[in-house]
Amino acid sequence: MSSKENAADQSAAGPGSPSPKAPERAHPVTLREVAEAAGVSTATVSLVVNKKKDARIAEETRQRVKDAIRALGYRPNAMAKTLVSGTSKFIGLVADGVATTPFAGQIIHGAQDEAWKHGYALLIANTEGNSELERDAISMMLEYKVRGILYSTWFHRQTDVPAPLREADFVLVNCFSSEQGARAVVPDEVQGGRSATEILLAHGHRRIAFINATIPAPAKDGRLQGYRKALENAGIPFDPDLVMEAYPDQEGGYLATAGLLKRGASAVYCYNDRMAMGLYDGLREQGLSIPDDMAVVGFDNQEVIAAHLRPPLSTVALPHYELGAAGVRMLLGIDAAAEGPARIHCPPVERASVQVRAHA
Amino acid sequence: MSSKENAADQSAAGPGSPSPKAPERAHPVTLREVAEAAGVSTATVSLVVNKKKDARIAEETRQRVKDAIRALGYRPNAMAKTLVSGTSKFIGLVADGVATTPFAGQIIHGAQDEAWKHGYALLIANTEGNSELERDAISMMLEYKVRGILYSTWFHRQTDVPAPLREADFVLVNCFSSEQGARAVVPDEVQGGRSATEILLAHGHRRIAFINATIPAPAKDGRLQGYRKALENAGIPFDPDLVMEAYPDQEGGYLATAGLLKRGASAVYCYNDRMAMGLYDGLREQGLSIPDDMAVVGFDNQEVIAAHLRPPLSTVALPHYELGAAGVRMLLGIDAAAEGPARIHCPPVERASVQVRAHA
DNA sequence: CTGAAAGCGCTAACAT
DNA sequence: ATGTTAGCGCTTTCAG
Repeated sequence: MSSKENAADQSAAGPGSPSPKAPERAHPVTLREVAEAAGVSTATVSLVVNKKKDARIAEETRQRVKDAIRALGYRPNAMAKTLVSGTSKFIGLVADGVATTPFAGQIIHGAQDEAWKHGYALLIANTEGNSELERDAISMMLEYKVRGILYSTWFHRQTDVPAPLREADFVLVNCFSSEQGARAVVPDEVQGGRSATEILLAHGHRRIAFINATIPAPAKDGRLQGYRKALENAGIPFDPDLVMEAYPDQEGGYLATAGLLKRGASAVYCYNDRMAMGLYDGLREQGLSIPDDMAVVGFDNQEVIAAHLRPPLSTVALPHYELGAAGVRMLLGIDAAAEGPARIHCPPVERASVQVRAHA
Repeated sequence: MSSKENAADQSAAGPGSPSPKAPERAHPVTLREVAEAAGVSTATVSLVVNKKKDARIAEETRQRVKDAIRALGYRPNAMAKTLVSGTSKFIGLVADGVATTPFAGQIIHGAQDEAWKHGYALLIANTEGNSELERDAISMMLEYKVRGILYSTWFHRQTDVPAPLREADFVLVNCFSSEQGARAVVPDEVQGGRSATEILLAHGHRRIAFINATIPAPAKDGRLQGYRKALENAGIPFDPDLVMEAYPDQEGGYLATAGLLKRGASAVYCYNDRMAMGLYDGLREQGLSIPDDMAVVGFDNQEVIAAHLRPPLSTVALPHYELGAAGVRMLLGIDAAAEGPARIHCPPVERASVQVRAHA
């Protein structure tokens, strides 16, 4: 018929032919068809399908309906259901970078698990920071009548709430806003910084250096603050000379080696694991051993790095999974929102880069 | 009234009070309301909203409708639209591990971008390999009338097609099945292995070791096959003694050092980057330098590792992003499905772990 | 060029 | 204990 030949004989082929790649979609069975097959009304089928407790259906009828459902391979149409109820079982997740960082995926993962637990499905959109994409994504979610939207960023930072987001119930994840009533969950950087430092303190170190990041961020301030708190709790005076700064990656850590060694510290807490990885190289180059010559802790618990350096790196985990999960809980009102962002605990992870020593 | 006091005054507060955390959801404006506001019928509004080309609407009317839409803040209800059309603008992505591997997220990312490009949104479900969860996830997607489902695994492997998946249009991503007509996209391991080896060949190496994985997988076979092909093309006889096996992580690579050095190779191609990372440590311990004493290439292009080792590691990238994107294209019929899985190119990435040498 | 009306598949009163 | 019926918000003939 048409000018396209190759498609023709495929569809013309008999029902028995398992043609290589043709997906054969079929009949969407409806409630009514099930009702007819079972010889009951649609209302009855609906009651059976939804297992309504208060509805009394004769066991015999129920069975007949169930059989019909199975026989026809009925699937409820969630769209129709949603149309009636007005709100879907979707939670939207708008992320500015699924790609950018290896653990950004954990936010999705946590959100997905938690959402699922409460009967919700996750609708995701990656905006790569493009604000036009962002508006479109939010619009789409609004049109699908999502229960709410999680707006997440790949690194902890302050953000503006995009206007259309306000039309939905939303929670900021891994970011926060100065805006009135914007609920948010973020990692507890201060506690994390304290925990990192305390790992070192617990092993008897007193002269602990901190290589902070050069670039401004809530993490930079929070982790330093945590470091100071830990020292304070331990009765050790803060020595500004022990705080250095470096670009927060392997190269930065490597380059910080010389400066660190000048300061005569016995232990160092690095802003992140990547920095620690670079520092490992630097120390090794000097013939120094970890943890004997220098105990090291990182931050982030970036699995591929931290767990597999030689020796494995003690660090503090960024709770991305928990951020996603907590975001969902807050959205659904399971976790109450407090004043200001909820701070999620960053659990310390001890590994061999810090060793037991005689306590001071 | 109730025993709970704290919730009471919030809801009782006047409309003007910006209470800290109360999300105030409001009016779902409908098509009809817009129609009434604009003094036209719902049909007209529908035509305007959907920019139907063939419908002639007086410019004046169109404007009136648009104004009403803006004034009321109208959002189309995608559920209702879907109900009418029968199929949604969703593509489902079922993954067995968003969490497990740092780059699994890239599949999501690629799928999301490509889906979006064609007007589809991604609905994701993480099953963590749990087959009950998997069934539920697929059911849910079916109920939401997804356009199709991408079924993906976090490492390249053979898989069984879960029964309910067959009810949908589906494509396997990063996995494949022996089943008739199951479309699939997988990485081209053979080409990847060849490219990895060719990087070394191009730099004049003739005696190239390959540390393969101990655990069976398509990657294990394919990468070896690629290695052999590359040698063959270069006219170098295959020497089985140069092929070793180790557990594919840092520890495995480290432990393989001694065996490697015994073999007198000038270059080594590791099954993956993690292994290469361990090997770096082993070589360094022997006081050997990369690439002068030993040129190294890895596989996977695991960013946090490969780009930041000292020296940066040459490797071959696993095209996860492309896998996701290609999966979507195949699902939508944009890329035709061939016989057998589509193989996606694994691009080589050259870094300093291989250096220019005099050609043989 | 625009309005009226019939559903899409389902749920939820309200009848029986 | 089950059937009837009226929509949910939208698209789409079919009339005017």
